[in-house]
Amino acid sequence: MENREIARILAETADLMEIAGEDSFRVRSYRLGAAAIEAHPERVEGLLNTPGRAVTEIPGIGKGLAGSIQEIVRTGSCERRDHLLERFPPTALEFLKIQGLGPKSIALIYQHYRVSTMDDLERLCQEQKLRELPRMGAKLEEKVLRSIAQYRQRAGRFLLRTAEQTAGELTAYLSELPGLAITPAGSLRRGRETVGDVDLLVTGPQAETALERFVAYPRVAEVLGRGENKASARVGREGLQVDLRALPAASFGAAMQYFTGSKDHNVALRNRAVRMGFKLNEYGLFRTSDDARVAGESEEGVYQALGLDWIPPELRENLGEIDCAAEHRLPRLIETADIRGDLHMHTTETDGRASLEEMAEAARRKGYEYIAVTDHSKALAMANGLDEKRAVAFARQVRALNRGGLGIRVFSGIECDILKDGRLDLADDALAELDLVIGSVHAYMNLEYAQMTDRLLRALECPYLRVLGHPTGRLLLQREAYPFDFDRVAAEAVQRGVLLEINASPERLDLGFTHIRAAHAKGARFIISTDAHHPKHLDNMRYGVTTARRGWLGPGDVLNTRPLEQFAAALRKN
DNA sequence: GCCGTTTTCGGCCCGACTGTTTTCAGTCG
Repeated sequence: MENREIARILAETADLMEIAGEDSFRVRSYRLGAAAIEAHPERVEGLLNTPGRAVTEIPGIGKGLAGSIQEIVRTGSCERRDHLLERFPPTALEFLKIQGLGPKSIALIYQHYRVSTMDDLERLCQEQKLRELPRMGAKLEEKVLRSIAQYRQRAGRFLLRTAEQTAGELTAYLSELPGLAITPAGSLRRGRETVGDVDLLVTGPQAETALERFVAYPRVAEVLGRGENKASARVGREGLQVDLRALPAASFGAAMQYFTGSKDHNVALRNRAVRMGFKLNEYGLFRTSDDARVAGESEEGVYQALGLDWIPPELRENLGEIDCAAEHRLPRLIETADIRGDLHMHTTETDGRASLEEMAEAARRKGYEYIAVTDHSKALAMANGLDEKRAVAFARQVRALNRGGLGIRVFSGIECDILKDGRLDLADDALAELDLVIGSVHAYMNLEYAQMTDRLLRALECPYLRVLGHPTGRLLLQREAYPFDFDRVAAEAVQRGVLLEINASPERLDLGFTHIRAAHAKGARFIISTDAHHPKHLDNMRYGVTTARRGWLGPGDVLNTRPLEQFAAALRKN
């Protein structure tokens, strides 16, 4: 069992305990325990099976949790969770995702109405039954109804990370068959921020055996179909649908092109083929006159035969890429290897889980030349944010550490809250002491369009602000971007030399590709950064780079591709 | 339930909003 799975069950138990009204500190222990297991670098199951070692070695895990973890690894659940699931249905956990409903309300609603599905909950609101319960009213009913609608909209979609992990596992599992070529296609290959299902293409002498092996994969929860050339299954508890297609080598390139999409890109490409006297489908590119196959073995061959440069999958949205490819004007897109430093991360000084030294060491091992450490400011009380005094002291500590030789240059920075009125959370003289000030919105996200626009414009006026952090505030599959005039804010950022962040956290990917393109057209410059709260989060950089590629960015558009000296000079110029 | 002790018991993060109250519980970040 993977650590992630153990952590999920512990976290779920914590949610159920909270609904049951158990002691909040005990609940907290389960949550912290889950986080500790998830962040633990080695496999906990392996640790359990090693004589002389114990899970209690992991900080946050004591005797009680150690027992539960053993049960979970052995049986997939634990007694405490099973008992709670006798009292509350598993859907209670889903209700927690509805805005406005917390554990107390869910318990109350369940006790009164025994609702067990989202449809039931929706009906209760429509029939105005919620308001009959204490402390609930018409406004809450409306809010819950709105949130249920949003919940349904995102159902069936998954974070890019989830899809990538599942595809990675399956690729490793299937690769045990020799001679097999496996490629993901679809929106996963295009790097979309959320993915509906995973398409995997296989070719080789054992392609048909691969279908058999696929449906026997231990994490397959339900086989949806199985034919000669294609098998579909839901994988894992989340039920992500994976389609595996076996293809002959002669048409592998055409199939890759076809199944990668997007639909709009393919339609445009087929139209081009028809105009040129060809027919394009998943089996190849054929001459209309005599049906002879002109291309199909490789994707490059298909594009080439259509008079096009090969188009990176991230650009295949029919947003001008085909014309550019015809005129050999496709940009050289940024790559993960271009990134020389990470500029947004947290440490134990606020809500990070590793020290400054540990983060610096992890970054050095990734081959970075520099990082900026950007902890939270005081408005974020829950994260123990820095006030002016602590921020300046921390900057001094960073400068001292640089002299000590960390093997990597560390810039002192801050992720400073943009307050409700657009002022920054820390005084100018403190911000002046820091190398890099990122301004971010973390609260009051429900302002009106005009008020939010003014707030961001005002923040840009601060002479020390260098970067606007996760500019739209969206949380993928959880929360919409806050409403504001993006074009105006982006234009103002360009005027004032403020960079826009592409936050690489898989839950954010903010800016997204449409905003990146719009801002790029206005002359905006960017940074790509992970917002890491743990050394392993530094690996999320690739999601940010993928998103930047989807926004047509090259290395020159992104400040943290610069070598150290150039980067430092660019920071000082302000 | 965990942790760290002034070592077996007390502390554990908290401020602010919202909608519902009739003085505040619940949710959120």
